[in-house]
Amino acid sequence: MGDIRVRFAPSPTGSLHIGGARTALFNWLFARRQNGTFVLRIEDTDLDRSTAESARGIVSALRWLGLDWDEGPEIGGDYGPYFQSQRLAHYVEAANKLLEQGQAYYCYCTQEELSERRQEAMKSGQAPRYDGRCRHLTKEERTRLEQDGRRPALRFHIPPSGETVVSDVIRGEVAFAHDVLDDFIIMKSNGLPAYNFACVVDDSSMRISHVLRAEEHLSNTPRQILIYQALGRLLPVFVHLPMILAPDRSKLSKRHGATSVQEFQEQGFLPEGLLNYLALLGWSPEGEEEIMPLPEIVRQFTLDRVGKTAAIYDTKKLTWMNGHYLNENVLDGVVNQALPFLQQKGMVAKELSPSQQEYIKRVVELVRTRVKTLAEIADASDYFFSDDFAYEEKGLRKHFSKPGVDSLLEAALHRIERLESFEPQAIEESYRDLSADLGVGAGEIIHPTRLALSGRTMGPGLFELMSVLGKTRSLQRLSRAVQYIRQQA
RNA sequence: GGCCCGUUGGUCAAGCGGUCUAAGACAUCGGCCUUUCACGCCGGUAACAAGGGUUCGAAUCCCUUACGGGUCACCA
Repeated sequence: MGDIRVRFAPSPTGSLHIGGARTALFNWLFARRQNGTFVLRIEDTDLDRSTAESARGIVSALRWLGLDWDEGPEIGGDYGPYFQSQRLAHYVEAANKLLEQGQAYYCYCTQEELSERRQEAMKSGQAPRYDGRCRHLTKEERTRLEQDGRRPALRFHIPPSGETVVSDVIRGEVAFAHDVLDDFIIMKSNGLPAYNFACVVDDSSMRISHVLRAEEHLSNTPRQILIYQALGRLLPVFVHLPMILAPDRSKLSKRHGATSVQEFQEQGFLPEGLLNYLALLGWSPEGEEEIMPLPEIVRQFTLDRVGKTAAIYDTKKLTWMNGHYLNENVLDGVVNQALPFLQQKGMVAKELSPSQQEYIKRVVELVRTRVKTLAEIADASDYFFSDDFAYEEKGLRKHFSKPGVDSLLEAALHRIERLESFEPQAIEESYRDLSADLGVGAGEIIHPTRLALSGRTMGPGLFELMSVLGKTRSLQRLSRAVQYIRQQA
């Protein structure tokens, strides 16, 4: 048994969406678990839709996720190049071989003619298959067609009878009768290979041992197997992963909100959360624990625990899981990840002094326990970075409209003014004392204080909040609130 | 439409002929904790698509139907 080699082979025609990310993840997990090699190959043979920008986007999304590849773009490898557009010689060689063997032939039909016939077939309820009319063109006919300016594509000749059985790790043996397959194009008239051909040529020349890809490719597989056989190459093991569907059970697309990895990143999700969640879509661990850091998933990952039913992704669970990692990850890391979100909202400067960094760290530590994404850290902490905030409507009604709150706040102000230590514990003691001295419940003072300091009715523990905010700012905000209330009255 | 795959609670998902009066997680609903919110903890609601077989016994095997998805491109 040779080495385990798997590959993720996206086409750079858009961003990496979560379905692709999940496929990449499973390939990566399998490679890491089996001590195999994970190859990244860019399938950029569609001239019209492929862009270098998409390729860069996919590469950086994979990097952000932390799915590192052993061979591929930016790092090379022994089986390169890793862009199909640079592998033309391989395809031409294989195509010539098929041509010589009589298993491929030139087809001069134009795309317009083809699609017209397809339409007609559909209309009359027939299967839209290529009729094989160019299969037996004579040399003279071909010359004439070429003189007409037609550039031929190359088609693979499907053996007329029999069937091809796909042996799939997830789905077992799946048979396809040859008469439902038609002669498909392997080299386009522009000289570039078509998917089913390029894919086989590359997988076999790159020594790919296991092909893990989405189930949508299952019905392409008999065609590919026929190519492997015609070329005399060894078959890889096929593993067709269940699809990931949008919440309405349809195929994932842009109109379903965030579906690209980049969008999840921008919404403040962490790679750990996304990866852990994605791993659970189609695969399940043996035990009951679902929160699993990547190394643990690698340790447990086996193909026999991959399911066969399509999954609908659920942002709620993803969010919950993200919240977990937001709290469990090392604080300094989370601070660094949160920084861009704070900066983007103009809450903190690009350049930070050590003391500002320390302040931000304390804020993040306080706030992260009650939010689930990095973006929410920014939402929940604005008042730490600006004195200019409004009092919540609900808070105004509940806490600032009671008679006597102004003096209560004033009393609190005078108490903490005398404090030498501004640690949470010291502040809390003085509040407890005050409430006892005045004979009012602690909540009577605490709630209005929170509103005075943050403008909100909910948030971190009040005494921690005050401590982080600092004595000076706390006093300022308290006295501002007293003034505000008196003005309203 | 042809071919292929699939169908366990709202969602993910365990289950691979008896231990299933069907696990766990998210969500949801109650309760506890608490200065608020969140966390955490405790508890509740909620599922084997339908019908036929096979078998002493089926969520698990077979068939049919229904539903969902995929695919039938000079896209991957």
